Amino acid sequence: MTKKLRLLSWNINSLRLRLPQLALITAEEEPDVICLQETKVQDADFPSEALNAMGYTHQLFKGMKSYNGVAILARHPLRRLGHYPLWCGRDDCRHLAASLTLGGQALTVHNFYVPAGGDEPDEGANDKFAHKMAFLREAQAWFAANPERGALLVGDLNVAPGPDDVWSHRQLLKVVSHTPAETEALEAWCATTFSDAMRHHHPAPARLYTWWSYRNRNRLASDRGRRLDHGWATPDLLERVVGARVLESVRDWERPSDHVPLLLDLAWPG
DNA sequence: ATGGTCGTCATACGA
Repeated sequence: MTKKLRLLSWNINSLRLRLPQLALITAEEEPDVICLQETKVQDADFPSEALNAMGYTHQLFKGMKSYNGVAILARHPLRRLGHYPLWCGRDDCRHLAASLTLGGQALTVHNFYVPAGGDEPDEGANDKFAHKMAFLREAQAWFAANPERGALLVGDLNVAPGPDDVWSHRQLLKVVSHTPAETEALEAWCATTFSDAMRHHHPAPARLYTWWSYRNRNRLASDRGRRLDHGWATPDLLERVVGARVLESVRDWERPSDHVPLLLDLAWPG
């Protein structure tokens, strides 16, 4: 019997503030696994009970006060995978990995929040951009040396890699998130052991934005979006990915995150 | 060329 395994990834930009939105989305979409970025909550204050009430009784989280923070939530038992690097030697809550076994088949889930990189795309002048590039290179080198099978990688990778992943390729070539240095680094990381499952289902030039700046007024009219959030699958899983969606309408809810959720559906035994 | 807006935490800072 083949069932469906649905994974949702969302940069929620404060988990506690947007718990009601997460409850609406989970009731509507019923994901089995949820990967959150920018939870902005330290572990002692993690809202476990509220998530239990939504049915996500298995919770891995790694947060810090005010900044960053990632979580993986599931309706089925999760095993935390702890054999990955800290990335740039910083324990700043940007990655969690988990394994879950359903229908006798194991799945690895990576949840990443790549540094945004500041404003100036110059590694010499901007420490935040240097950190971002070092993070991308280290991730690429690590997965090149340790390729995986049966794995998904999702999250806010803070890079819009392709010309059709931004509202204007020409106008964003020197803007952090779409510089050639970043897009080449992201594509090299992906190519180590993954395929772009979102684009597999929505080939370029299909519009597939996941982020719109808070600073853009009239976002519907101007639609200056970027595809910063991603869903990758190892090639052995790619044929199991039977659906991929971006929940764009969530961007127009009251008090939205600047990112919207994405969904991956896998055909899964069980 | 500039500033535009959020969330957190209380004043700047990161996005």
